[in-house]
Amino acid sequence: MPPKLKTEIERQQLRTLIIDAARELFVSKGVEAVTMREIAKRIGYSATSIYLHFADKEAVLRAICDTDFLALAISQKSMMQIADPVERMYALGRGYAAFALTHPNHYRLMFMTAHAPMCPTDSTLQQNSAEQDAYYQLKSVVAAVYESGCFRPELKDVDLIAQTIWAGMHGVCSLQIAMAKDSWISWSEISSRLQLMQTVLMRGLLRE
Amino acid sequence: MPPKLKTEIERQQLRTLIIDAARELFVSKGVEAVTMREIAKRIGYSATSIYLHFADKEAVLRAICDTDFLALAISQKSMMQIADPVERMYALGRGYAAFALTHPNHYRLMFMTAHAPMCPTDSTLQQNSAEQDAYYQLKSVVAAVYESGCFRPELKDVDLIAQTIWAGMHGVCSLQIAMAKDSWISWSEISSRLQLMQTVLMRGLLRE
DNA sequence: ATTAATACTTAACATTGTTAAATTAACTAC
DNA sequence: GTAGTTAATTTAACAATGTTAAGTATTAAT
Repeated sequence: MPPKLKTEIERQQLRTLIIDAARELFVSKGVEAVTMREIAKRIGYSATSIYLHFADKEAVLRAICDTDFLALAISQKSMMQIADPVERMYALGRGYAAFALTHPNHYRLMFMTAHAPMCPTDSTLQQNSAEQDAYYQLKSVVAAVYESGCFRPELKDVDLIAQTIWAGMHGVCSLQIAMAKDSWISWSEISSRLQLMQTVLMRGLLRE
Repeated sequence: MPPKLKTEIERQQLRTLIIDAARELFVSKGVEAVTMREIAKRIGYSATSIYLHFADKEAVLRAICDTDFLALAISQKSMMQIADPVERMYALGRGYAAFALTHPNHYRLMFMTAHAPMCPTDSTLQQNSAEQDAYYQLKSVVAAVYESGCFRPELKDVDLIAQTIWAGMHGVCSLQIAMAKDSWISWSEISSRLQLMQTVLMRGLLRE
């Protein structure tokens, strides 16, 4: 029973209501296991109402990722205060891993599933923003370390360095998320694995 | 119209017929997009026949993974011939990445999706086999390098070292598979990223 | 020749994402 | 203040999916 005409603000509120309900379900049960009807029930609407606000299920997912990328960027912003560039880089890595492991299902959505390409055009986030773009944050820390001359002299490509650091941390986190339950492997402590990866990255990238 | 009674061998043949058809489809279109009916059509049977050989879709997937893990182990076996342990470790890393990037959808199934835990009990593969267990191969190479005293002296946990190397290579490969199309990031060449990761891992783990 | 078991198939189910048609409430114009 | 348009929402309906139940024909054993 649809009572009121809705203002733009109210529409936006319902949009985020859907996003939040969907995220909670996605995160607790996995994307595939959650139905549109279930999301709708959670917020007291019928399933079809969601289609008034999102083109399809994938669009809901993309919107969630969008806000989660922002959450990651915000969570990293505090570490950007640290003065020493190398220390800052360390902290950023730890922060990234903490985010990944405390929100494994968010992380899976964001970095482990190849959904429709996250093109900058239809994202609400601003690329190359120190506030909103987590990759830009990493890249600028790497750039700072580079400026300070701490990297090995043969390393000259800031993007390449940033992507290698990212890959290293992502490797540990994503293996943990996807395979930690796999009893084929006798896993070391996740904290040791993170620690060693950071050490290895630093020793491999920084000059003596 | 079911003509003949089938021997155990014929049943096994049909099983692998299903597996091969399913893999081809999974690999070309992604797991979710493939239907049981489609797999069945491909081999000229009805969808329900598959259930005579596999409990459900997930079981087909697990069987595929099983044979793919074996394929990985076999593809790595040739490199195990290399005499020098450090060289062997390098080669194994390159081989792993080559496998991942030439079979991205196999790789996704094997290492990037958290399906029902791959427990050693119901796998047909032998754990800790130099022929069949890819992780065991990695671990034994790491052990060889350890024996030769080439690792930094503070590194004493062979599993931890192996898992760190694995995570590093996996990080590069899985980011490539999941996010290479993502235009948010200006990706460096995959070959450079692999190369740098290997260099960093070696420099970080080996003594000077 | 009858029976039982096997290897299938076709029908049927419940559930999914999604679309089309109906319904209800509010605003506008007279 | 009533008629009519429009917006917000719902219920019905669709086609497709994984899966199960029921049927059908062929072989093997008695």
